[in-house]
Amino acid sequence: MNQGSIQLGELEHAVLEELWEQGANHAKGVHARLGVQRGITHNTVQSTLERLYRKALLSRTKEGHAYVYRPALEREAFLARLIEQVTHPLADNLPEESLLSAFVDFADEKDEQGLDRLQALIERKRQARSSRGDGS
Amino acid sequence: MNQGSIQLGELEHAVLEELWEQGANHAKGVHARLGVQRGITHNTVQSTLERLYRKALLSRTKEGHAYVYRPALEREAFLARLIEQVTHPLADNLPEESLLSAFVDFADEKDEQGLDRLQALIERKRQARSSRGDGS
DNA sequence: CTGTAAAACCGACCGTTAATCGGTTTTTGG
DNA sequence: CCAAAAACCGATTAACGGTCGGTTTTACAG
Repeated sequence: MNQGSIQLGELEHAVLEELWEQGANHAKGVHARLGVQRGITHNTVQSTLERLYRKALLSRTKEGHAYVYRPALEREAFLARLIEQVTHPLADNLPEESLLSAFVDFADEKDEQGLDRLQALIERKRQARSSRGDGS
Repeated sequence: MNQGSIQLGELEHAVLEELWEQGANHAKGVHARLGVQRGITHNTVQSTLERLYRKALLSRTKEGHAYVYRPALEREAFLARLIEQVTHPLADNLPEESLLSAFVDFADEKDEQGLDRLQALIERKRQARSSRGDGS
């Protein structure tokens, strides 16, 4: 429903992570997996799931007596949206290349092979593209 | 002092943008430039400058009777840190390539020439690196 | 040296949002 | 039809950005 802010709190992150990692689950299961050692109640987990659902980051289906929640986006899609959102307010007044350039720096600093990896991924992407016969 | 959260509010963004765009300035000048049409007081601008300063995103020097504020980071460095921060909570449990891959997708979707540009920037970066005689 | 105007600083309040939970209503399977 | 489980609702707390009024500092002018 709501395509709102994708900037999550720490528990929201953890929950989303859990679902990516371990697959679909209901509130009880998620609570068992990460609510218990945090010493938070079932309800807290439930609310968080709910919030995430309202933000359209999770989908859910009623299965038996409980909702089963699952991530609505793959990690990468989520990351892409996250970068997009957090970056967007800046992008307006931004020299065209700045963002890309910043990311190249980032990739380079973060990791020795960063540039190589990045290049490989670009190559792969191009191939996926051309084999899909996408010229436009 | 505080290397805290780099996720800014809308006015904070605007102020930072203003300083990148127009160069160093004092509170009065910034207020004149963007406080007035927003109908906010000098004080509000001042507080925002202050907050940004405490977050180490601006530096300042006393010049005459007022502080002159200037960005502490270039746009690109800021962007890199922003991406880093917003991404970091996820990065732990993240498959190595995910973030890079997400960004390649992002670059591609955002712009027709995205991949070309990105590649060019990598190339440039490599050259800067090797001409600096940086092997490590 | 002193008074005044400009600027900095302080503290308060509001709105939003995540985290948290207790309590109430709904559902559903036996 | 009843009891247990789950969903749903509301309240509270804690950060944080935005906003401002009021008080203290400060620096230049006379």
